[in-house]
Amino acid sequence: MRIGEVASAAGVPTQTIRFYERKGLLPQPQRDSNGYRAYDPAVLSRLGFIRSGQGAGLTLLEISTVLELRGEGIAPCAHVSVLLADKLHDVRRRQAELAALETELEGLISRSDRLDPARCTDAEVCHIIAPL
Amino acid sequence: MRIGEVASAAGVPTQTIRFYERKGLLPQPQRDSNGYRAYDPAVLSRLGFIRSGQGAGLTLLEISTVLELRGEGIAPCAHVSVLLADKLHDVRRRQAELAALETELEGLISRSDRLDPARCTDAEVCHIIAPL
DNA sequence: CTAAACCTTGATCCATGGTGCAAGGTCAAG
DNA sequence: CTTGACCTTGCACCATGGATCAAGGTTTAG
Repeated sequence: MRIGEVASAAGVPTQTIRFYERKGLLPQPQRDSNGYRAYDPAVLSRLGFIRSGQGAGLTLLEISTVLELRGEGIAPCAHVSVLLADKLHDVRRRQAELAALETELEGLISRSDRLDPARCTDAEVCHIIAPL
Repeated sequence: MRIGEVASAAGVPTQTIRFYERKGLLPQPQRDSNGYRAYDPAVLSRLGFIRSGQGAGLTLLEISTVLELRGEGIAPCAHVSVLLADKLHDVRRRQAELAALETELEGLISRSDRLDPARCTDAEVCHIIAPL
């Protein structure tokens, strides 16, 4: 398969495929006599794995560590479990941050309903935004 | 006040102050005869406002639109209310996304406990990560 | 034969919020 | 006079995940 076929089959731009190759997420493919990349269809499942990993919130860098283990013939499952657990932890932390921000915003908005715009002074720029 | 005094009073690096100036968040200050920036202490409340805005999750660009209105002599309160409402909406959307990701990760992790690493094939890279 | 569609490499750019460095000017104390 | 602390400008860099462009080679259809 040439890069264009792989791209349309996987639903990603060709540039993305080259980008993944540069980042080590895809192996260097065979080349035709004219220098064109000649892919084994197996690259499609690799691309699917990358997409699944992204869907699980992993960064391309994290995904590449998984692929690297696999490339060394090591089953990456233990590593993946750690990555997922870390990611879950991270997601929960961000959720807590967003919940706090939500509370902050709700407070500011409810206060803005009670404040008089005419009494907003130049020095404070806007009295809605200020420490609660 | 010179830039270093402003920086230490506000608790930000001098580079950040110049950066804000470039971005239009701070006005071009007066200059001493030697070219040094000479600040009015009012810049401190401006910096405080920027920090409050960031605390409310506004981007520097959004904060600069508020400051611009103020610079034109317009009370920015109505604009700020819109920004905050949009931001709250945004926060809730991201919370929903994170909640979905959390569910996904929990599903993958609970599955990983049941899967046998030895049966993870090369083609799928790691069978933990796959569409649920 | 020619034009479109495909391929190659390498480089640059996007937003976000700064951070760091280089090369030089200024100023006060010792 | 020299040292050190401060200031100036401008440019490059960090992560993230690509997008886009330039300049050229190849292949296929009409």
